[in-house]
Amino acid sequence: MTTARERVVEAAISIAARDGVPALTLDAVAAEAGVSKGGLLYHFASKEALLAGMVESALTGWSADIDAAVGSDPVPTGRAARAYLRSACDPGDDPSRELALLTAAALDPRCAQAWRTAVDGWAAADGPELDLLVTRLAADGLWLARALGLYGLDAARIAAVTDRVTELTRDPRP
Amino acid sequence: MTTARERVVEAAISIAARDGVPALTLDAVAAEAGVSKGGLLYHFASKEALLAGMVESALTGWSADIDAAVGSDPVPTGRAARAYLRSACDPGDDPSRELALLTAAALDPRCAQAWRTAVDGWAAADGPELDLLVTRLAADGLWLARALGLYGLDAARIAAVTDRVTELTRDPRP
DNA sequence: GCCGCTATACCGTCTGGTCGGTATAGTCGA
DNA sequence: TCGACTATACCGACCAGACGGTATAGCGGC
Repeated sequence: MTTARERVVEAAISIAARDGVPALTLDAVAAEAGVSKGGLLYHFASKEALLAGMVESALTGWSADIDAAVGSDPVPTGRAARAYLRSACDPGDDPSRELALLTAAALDPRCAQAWRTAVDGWAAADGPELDLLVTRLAADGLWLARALGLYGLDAARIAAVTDRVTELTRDPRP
Repeated sequence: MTTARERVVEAAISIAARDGVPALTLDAVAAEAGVSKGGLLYHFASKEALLAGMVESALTGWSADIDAAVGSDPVPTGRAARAYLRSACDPGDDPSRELALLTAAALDPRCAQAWRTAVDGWAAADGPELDLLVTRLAADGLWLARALGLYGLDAARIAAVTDRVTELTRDPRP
């Protein structure tokens, strides 16, 4: 059974992805979550707090994905970067949801800070090799391209790019 | 002499970069541009049109930068991708301005469409080589990282990454 | 006089947030 | 066990103000 708080976060992400962030009003979120406005504000004291909750929830999920991918990769060198790359192009993720999260981070400095902290924390697992940073940047670019719909990327092209970039992590140059 | 329209666009970008996109109200833009609200709405019939004008203006500027960089690169292979990469990490650009543009594109589907069209148009100059797409994605990632302040990138690190990625464009794999 | 442009006053709506209230469950002393 | 009291979770009417947009009049050059 899901808690009201979880339903609220899920509703907020859904609305932002489906109707755009400007449509993300407290009333709309409350209605979609099946909660009154008062109930919503009981869990999230302000709209800002709700946005932060959305981003934090997504970040937690990504973190779990990355940890799992790192755990299943037997090669230590560059595996953190590989896991990041793979999670950035997960075909199961809905690009419009990711765009919604990006918008939230772009709008609210506190969300951006949380994002920064998470990403920098993941990157701290890398060695100093330049190619690992290149890998992460390519992953970010891929993620952005998917969110904004750039380059008309299909699944095959994404897979090809991912494979190519993965090579960089096998024997990274300093 | 700058036209009122240009001043309006410039003011809008400045406010969005300095105070955040939520502070981008018609009144604030009009005041900063030294124009009355009526004057502003004469040039941009709606706020949506103003956002579109902001993005279009930035896109036009980037396009000119890229064209110049392409023109000054004697090696045909991959020079479009190299020019894109260089313009993505131009130290002269203010990251908070770029974040403002990104936010505008994330908020308004029409801005996103304009962005897509421009980026895809630039990418159309590339051959089919995979490494050129990787280069563009890394450039996008670098741009995003700068806008959001990820990885604590300084100028030297950016230069190193740029050089490394540039290598990919010299003899790109298919 | 007309037209491109600007200025100001004003309006309706939308939205975040407040506030008083309700229901349920738990605590605890007598 | 019972009654007083408290904490948690939730409700929904209401409000103040911000904001986009309109209406209308003014102004200067041709």
